[in-house]
Parts: sequence; C-alpha cells; structure tokens
Amino acid sequence: MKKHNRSRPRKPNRITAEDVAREIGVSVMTVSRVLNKKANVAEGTREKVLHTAMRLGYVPNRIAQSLVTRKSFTIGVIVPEISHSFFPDVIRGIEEVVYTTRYNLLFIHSAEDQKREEAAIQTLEENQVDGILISMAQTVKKYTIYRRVVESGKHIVFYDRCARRLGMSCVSIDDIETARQLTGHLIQHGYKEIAHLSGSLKVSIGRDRLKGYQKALIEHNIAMNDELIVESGFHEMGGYNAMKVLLESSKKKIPRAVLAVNDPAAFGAMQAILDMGYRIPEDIAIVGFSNDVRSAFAPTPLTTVNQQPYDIGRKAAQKLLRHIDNPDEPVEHIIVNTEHIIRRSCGCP
Amino acid sequence: MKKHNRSRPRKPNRITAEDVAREIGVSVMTVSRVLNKKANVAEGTREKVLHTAMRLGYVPNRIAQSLVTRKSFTIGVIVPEISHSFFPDVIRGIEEVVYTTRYNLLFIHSAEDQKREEAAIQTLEENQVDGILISMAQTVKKYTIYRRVVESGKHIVFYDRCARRLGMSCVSIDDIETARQLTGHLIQHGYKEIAHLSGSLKVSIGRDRLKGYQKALIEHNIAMNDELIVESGFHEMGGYNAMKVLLESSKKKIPRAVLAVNDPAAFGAMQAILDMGYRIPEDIAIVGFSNDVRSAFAPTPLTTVNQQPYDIGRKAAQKLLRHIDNPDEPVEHIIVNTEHIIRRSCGCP
DNA sequence: TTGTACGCGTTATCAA
DNA sequence: TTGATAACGCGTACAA
Repeated sequence: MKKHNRSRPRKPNRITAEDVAREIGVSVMTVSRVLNKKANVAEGTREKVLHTAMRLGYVPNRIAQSLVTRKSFTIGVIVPEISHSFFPDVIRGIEEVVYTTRYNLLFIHSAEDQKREEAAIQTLEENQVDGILISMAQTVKKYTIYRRVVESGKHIVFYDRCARRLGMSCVSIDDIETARQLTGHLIQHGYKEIAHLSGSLKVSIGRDRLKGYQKALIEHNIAMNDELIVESGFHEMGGYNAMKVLLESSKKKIPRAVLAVNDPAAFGAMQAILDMGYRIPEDIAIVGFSNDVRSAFAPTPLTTVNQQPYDIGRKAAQKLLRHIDNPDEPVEHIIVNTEHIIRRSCGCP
Repeated sequence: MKKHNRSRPRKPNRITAEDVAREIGVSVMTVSRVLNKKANVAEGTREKVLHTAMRLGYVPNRIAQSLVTRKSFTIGVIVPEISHSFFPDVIRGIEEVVYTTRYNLLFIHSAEDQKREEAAIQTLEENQVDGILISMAQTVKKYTIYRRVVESGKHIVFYDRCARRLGMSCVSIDDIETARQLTGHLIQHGYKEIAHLSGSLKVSIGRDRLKGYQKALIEHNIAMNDELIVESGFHEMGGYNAMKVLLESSKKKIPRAVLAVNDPAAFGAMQAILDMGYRIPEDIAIVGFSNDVRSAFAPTPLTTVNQQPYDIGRKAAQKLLRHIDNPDEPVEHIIVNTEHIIRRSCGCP
C-alpha cells in the first residue's frame, strides 16, 4: 500500500488526524472516534491515540469539521455601537454564557449604519454561523433582510432593540413600563408640571418612553400639556437646547420636573437649568434613563435607571442557544427588569 | 444527463455554486471564477452567472473556501477585560481597520485568567484564524504557548500588554516615558516630596510606571525616598489604604504630590486625602493614569493621561494584517503617543 | 472494534 | 474561455 504522496508543500505544516493515524498505524476514523469521545473504541487504542495526538501537537480543524457536519458552532454578534458602556456590558453577558458552551463569537460592528448592518448579516451567513444576535442599527427601516435570514433556516435573537411583529425572539427592557414608573416616581414627589425631553420618535425607544410618560400622567389624572414635550434627541447638546426652549417659551410657568429620554440628554438639560439660574432639584427635578457612568458624578447626582445590559446579553445568548438546540423553542419577547437608581436629582434625599 | 441525486435531505436547503452552475448549464469552476473576479471568463457568461447567483440568493460558503485555500480570513481577538472603557475602545479601533478588509473577528474574553487565555488560543488555532491580537491576562507567567503558536506559522500581535523579549510585534504606550513625563509635570509645579502609589510590581505596567517615576526624580536631582513608594494595586480600595499609610506613617512630613499608578487608585487616594482633612491640590496634588470616565467628574477633576485605546487597536490591527500579508514584515514594538489631560488635581488652574 | 468509501462546497491544476 | 478531476480535513454510513 503506497503511502499518500505529500508532494505539494503545505503552507504551515499542520498536523492532521491522518498524521496521528499513520504514526500509530491506525485509520483516521479511529482517531476521529477517539477525539469525539465515541464509545466503540478499545481502551488501548484510545490511549495511544490520545497520547500521540498530544505528542504531535494535533489541533483538530474545526473548519473541515464544520464543512462536513454543517454546523459551525459559531454565533454572530452584531453591535450597533461600542463606545458607551451599555453594549460592552451586553457583550460581556453574551460571552459569559457562550463561554460555557462549545460556541464561538463572530463579532461585527454595524456603527448604526443600515448598509453596514446588511453587509454584516451577509458576512455571518457566508461564515455559516449557527445563529445571530443582533441589536438593530437605528436607521433600519426594512425588515425584509431579517426575514430572509430566518427563512434560510438561521436563528436570530434580537437584543435591546427589537424588530417587532416579526415573529422573532427578543430580549429587552420594557421601555413603556419603565418610563411610566419613573414618571410615577416624579408624580409621587408631588410634582405636577412634568416635562418630557423625548428622543427621536422615529426610534421605538423614543416612542415608547413617551408613551410611558403619557400613561403615568393619565393614570394620575394629570392634564397633558403638549408644550411640555420637546424632542431633544439622545445627546447632550439636544438636551441642552430642548431644555432652554422649555425654560424660555413657557415663561409663565416652568416645569417642576423633567423626564429625560436618557442620561446624556439629562446632562445637557441639567446644564441648561443651571445656566438659567435654577437649582436641581429644588426648582426643577430631573430624572434620566440608562445609568450612564457619569450619572453618579454629576453636580447633583442623577436619578436614573439601570437597563441591566449584562442580563440582556446573558438572556439573549441563552435564548439563541435554545433556539439552535431545539427547533420547537417558542418565539418569545423576554423582558429584563430594570433597576431604579434613586439619587438626589429627583428630589429624594 | 441525469440530475445529481439529492436523495439525502440537507438541513437548510442552501444554494451552492453547483446549483447556480446547473441552472445555466455551466461548470462549477466557471461560477467560482466569476465570483472570484478572475480575468479569463467571457463577459456573457460572467453576467449570466452573476445574475442567476443573485436571483437564486447564492451565498458563498466561506468554510468550504477556507478549507481548500487554507486561509480563513479571520483574526482572533483575545481581550482580558470588557468592563471598563479601555478595551471596548481598543476593539472599536480594531474593528474600524478590519472593517475595510475581507477579514472577520473571532472574539474571546480571557477574563484575566491564564487558563481561559490558553483555551482561547487553542480555540483560535482550531478555527484556523490567520492571526491573533492579544492582550495578556495579568496572571500569565509562561510565554511558551505564544511561542508554540508562532512556530505553527500563525501571526500574533500583542496590544497594550506585551510579552517582551519574545520577538513578536506589539503595540502599546511607553509606560516608563509617560510616567516620567507626569512626574516631571509635578516637579515643575515645584513639588519635591512626591509619592508614588505603585501597582503590583509583578505586572510590567506596575514596574514601568515606577521606573518612570524614579527616572524623573533622578533627572531633577530629587533624592529618592522609599517611604514614599507604596504598593496600592490597581483599584480604589488599594489606593485608599495606601494613601492612608502614607499620611499616617510619615507624620513628620506628608507628601506634597502623588503619582498614582492609575485613575482608580487615584480616586481611592483622593478619598483618603479628603477623609484626613487635606485639600486637593492645595495641600496634596495628585495625578492619575488612564483617563477613567470618572476622572473629569471627581470633586477635584483629576489630571491624568489618555492611553489612546482607539489608536492602539487600530495600529495593532494594521500591524497584524501587514504580518499576514507579508512574511518579511519586521517585528516591531510600536509606541502609541499618550495625551496628557491636565485638570485641576495637579495644581494647574 | 476497526476500516473503506464517499461527500461536505470550494479552489488549483491541468487538459481541452 | 471552459471543464474534469483531485484535493482540503474531517465525519457518516456501512462493511469487515
């Protein structure tokens, strides 16, 4: 029997299962069986294989393995943003779950860009990932691409930013409910003129937090005043400008409290409040949303809400793995509880 | 001609190059050639292939591709920590470079654990990554595993935490030089009794920053006083305790300024200084290291240094890609410039 | 318990 | 310009 001819040189001289097999005069299959912990293999050969695999420094080639098993043991993660602490914490949660399994993480940053997100999804498909964890870029309008992926038999779990009415699992907080609770907290302080600095209403977060705000007012029979709702967007500058508008336009009556759509907007608003000579929370109370690292260090520490990014990551990863392992795993919208972080800016001592 | 028999059902019915080829009565090779933009293919067939590939929703299988080309177009990234802002920013830098190429990122978190780091490296090898970007876990002592990887023909570039004298490329700041400059800044304020809260001297960062501190003192002919060097470790609590030791032990003479090994240690120390009734910077000036997000919001804003994590990530990725593309790319220790962030804690106005 | 043949989806090689 | 064939390294199915 003529030995396999190794005429063509290989780039790095990687050890294959065949090398191990040849070394001890056994077939590749036996090596494969040992390394995959199949039962039907003699104890003696098992040890011999294990030993020489170790000695030769054999590293199984997952790529070849994936090709034949049609399973990559890889899950793709698409993240729209990495700068702030939220998504890194989500990633940490995902990692801690995935770490305990055989799966690996293919990581792509969409940078809040629909085009990049689409390219990312395509890349993940090309790499035959077993599932995808995705938080939508804010500019995304069309859901067709997600459908296409699912129809091709790939699992998707959304985290934080969900595409609704799409029949896919999703893990997020309940923005409406959380905004309702925060507003309720302000109302319990006795405040009645409560303003809302809303995010863009083109984004579900913006819409939902506004809804929660309105819901709380209605529940407490407080008359809605459209002048008290100003679109600030999600950043400091917008918060600053929106707050100025509030303080200047309604000269007769400034709001007694403010629900900002998130902490950055709240920071901007706080600056505007101070610049206009008002005190926080004595003249105007304010609460934020998202537990920005800076919120504890603001001149008046900001009351806000922790969105539990770590938990979101963990639960999303767990759900995806369950979808992969079990075709009958039900589609679910998992709500992660938020944690209110009460500081001085709302008027609490 | 009998159609290929698809008797065995395939999991998700993925479209392959063969499907595209059969559709227009051409060979798989032609399809392959078109999709790889090879020159020698008739314009007519090229268009037909491209068109039906699109129509059928063909997605090339990178795994099969990798198997035959022995190139995965994947680079592995090992990160020791994700909680603080430094590493996420590094990742962002890596991503922005890699995004412009065909490469993908396989991401693993070592959680500062040597065992996990070793497992991570093994996983990356199994997945046939073309190169590895790694920041060593702090507990790592043995470099043998890195050598093993390189000998197997895989490229490694270290970032931030480098294994020296190992003949591998590395991208980091110059800790000695930066600590020297920071200490020099304190000296220029006229301070003479300058203490150093050092990190663990088992870690190169700890050793180097101490060296830079000593270098600056020597350059300015300031006598070294071992009592002024206290090991605080890298966290708030250690900084607090170390500072207390400094303020209590040397009762006769408290230090006029402090170089903390990093910002968290500085925060702890600042608390201790305030608790003991001293003022910052009037009684004791202090500088940190690493530009923690909180540093701008401390009661006395902290003078510190930005380690340019984004730049580190970018340059590390660029260097690795060059190593991969060019076997003759020289091994290099690339120094990223730091940026001094002057605030009030050092005594500057 | 072990081995043989074959295929996973693609590219390299050589021939047509 | 195109196609047939043989890998790439491994697992599945079946035979020995």
